[in-house]
Amino acid sequence: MDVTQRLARNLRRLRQQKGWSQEEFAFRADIHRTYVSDLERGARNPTITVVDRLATALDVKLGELLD
Amino acid sequence: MDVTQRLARNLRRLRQQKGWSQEEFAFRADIHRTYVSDLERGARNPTITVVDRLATALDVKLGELLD
DNA sequence: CTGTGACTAAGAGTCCGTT
DNA sequence: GAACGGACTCTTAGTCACA
Repeated sequence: MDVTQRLARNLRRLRQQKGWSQEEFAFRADIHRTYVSDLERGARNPTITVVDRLATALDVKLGELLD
Repeated sequence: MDVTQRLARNLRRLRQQKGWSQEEFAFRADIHRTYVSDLERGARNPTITVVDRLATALDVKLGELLD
């Protein structure tokens, strides 16, 4: 499976575990609302700095999002 | 420490452990030689698909390069 | 063998909407 | 709330010549 697809699944799962909307998650990670939507659909290929912010907002390690 | 700097250190360390030159590593990861040089100096902010190729070439998990 | 500046095409990331 | 589109700016991908 593609790394963007793995990220997509992990993001959606972890966000929903926290009970956050995409909008709230976007705010916490300081990323645009529509970009979170794109990422959860595997439609984007983000840079590692963005994924780092996502991981920090979710309080997980980068590996948990990408491995 | 910044995620691009963590990547830089991990890349150089793991590459040298394998006894590879940047050139040989670049060939194995299907990435340009000078791009590997940039990455090992933390001068780039790569996308996750690029890091995925690096991890595959080094036979490690993505988390080992970024965490 | 590696570092660096420069370059273009492609895509990252944002912001406005509508469904 | 979420998916999706268009349009926009800025950075990355990928390469080269040269130090």
